[in-house]
Amino acid sequence: MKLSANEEYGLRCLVRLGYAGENGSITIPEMSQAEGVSAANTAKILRALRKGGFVKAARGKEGGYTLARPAGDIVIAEVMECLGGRLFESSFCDSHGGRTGICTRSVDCSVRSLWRAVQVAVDHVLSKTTLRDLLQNEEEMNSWVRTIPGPNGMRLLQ
Amino acid sequence: MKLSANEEYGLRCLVRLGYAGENGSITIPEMSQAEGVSAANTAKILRALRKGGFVKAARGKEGGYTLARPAGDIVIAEVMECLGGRLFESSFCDSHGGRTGICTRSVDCSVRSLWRAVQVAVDHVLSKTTLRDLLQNEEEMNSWVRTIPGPNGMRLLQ
DNA sequence: AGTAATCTTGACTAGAAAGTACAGATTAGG
DNA sequence: CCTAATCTGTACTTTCTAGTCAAGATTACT
Ligand code: FES
Ligand code: FES
Repeated sequence: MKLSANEEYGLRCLVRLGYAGENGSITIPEMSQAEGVSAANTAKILRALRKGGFVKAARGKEGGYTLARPAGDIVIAEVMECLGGRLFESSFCDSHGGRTGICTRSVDCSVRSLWRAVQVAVDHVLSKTTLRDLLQNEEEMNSWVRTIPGPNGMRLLQ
Repeated sequence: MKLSANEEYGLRCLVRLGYAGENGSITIPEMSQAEGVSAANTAKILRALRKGGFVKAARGKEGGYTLARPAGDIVIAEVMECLGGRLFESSFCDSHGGRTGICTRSVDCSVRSLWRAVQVAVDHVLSKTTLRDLLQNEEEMNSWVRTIPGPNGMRLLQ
């Protein structure tokens, strides 16, 4: 349960595109330079974001990448799923059954229940955060995060 | 951001030891058989749990593994850290700076703030769950998870 | 058309995680 | 003391992910 390099770099690229504005365009070499990641790797990450529909690319001279939608419409939960998959997917228990091919308690497994709870907690934060929220400075972001409400309207973080 | 095989198998081993009770002992071959994981791999996982202080091992004939403490004293957040590390550690930004060796916004980074928020959300669930909670059936576990309170005393999940 | 800047694609390489193997150490019981 | 059962430690192999590379396609400008 670790953040992956793809998730970190991908989100940072997206934030940088957000700063560039809806019409601002950034090329791969520029992004590579700005984030300190190799051009080849930057290209791979931006491609993933394009396939996910979060950015659009313009080829040829004067080309580059731009946000595909307004920053407020880009939900971070979807971005994270694109970049690193979900924490717990239904297929997980199938693929981690060991030799028997399935958890020996699969019809009634408390562990599975815990994974789901963790997934819900993560989604709770990420599905309420948009790219626009990330375009603030760290202090503002910290304050914002504290206001994320629970399903019952109460605050999740103190 | 995915669950690792170590986390899945390790937690399942621990649950099985919990079912065996405080004095019940399970050998590597028994555990391997029960969970459908190879003996060599089971050994590796149980060794990690032993180093983490969650189980204790008895060598020699009539040996095996036992919980090191009562199930109610084994906090799942600690188990998960032992098996798979933390989602976001302070070292993460240092090791993912790319070529420059550090996030170019490191003095003021909204992304880092988001990671922290996700980590807090995960810890919120895992630090309130003990092995004892996992020794229930799935339905009971589901009900229990819904009662996890937020820091302000409100329910985290609906 | 020609050229330079730019994204696109698929294949390749390096590195990390998962899983395996085996010789060694420890213990119970005869 | 001897044997069988059991954990321990290290090293090895396999598998998956992260990162690199090079040739190709597209566009703006002249
Ligand atoms: S069904 Fe996934 S751990 Fe039991
Ligand atoms: S400091 Fe880690 S992403 Fe900026």
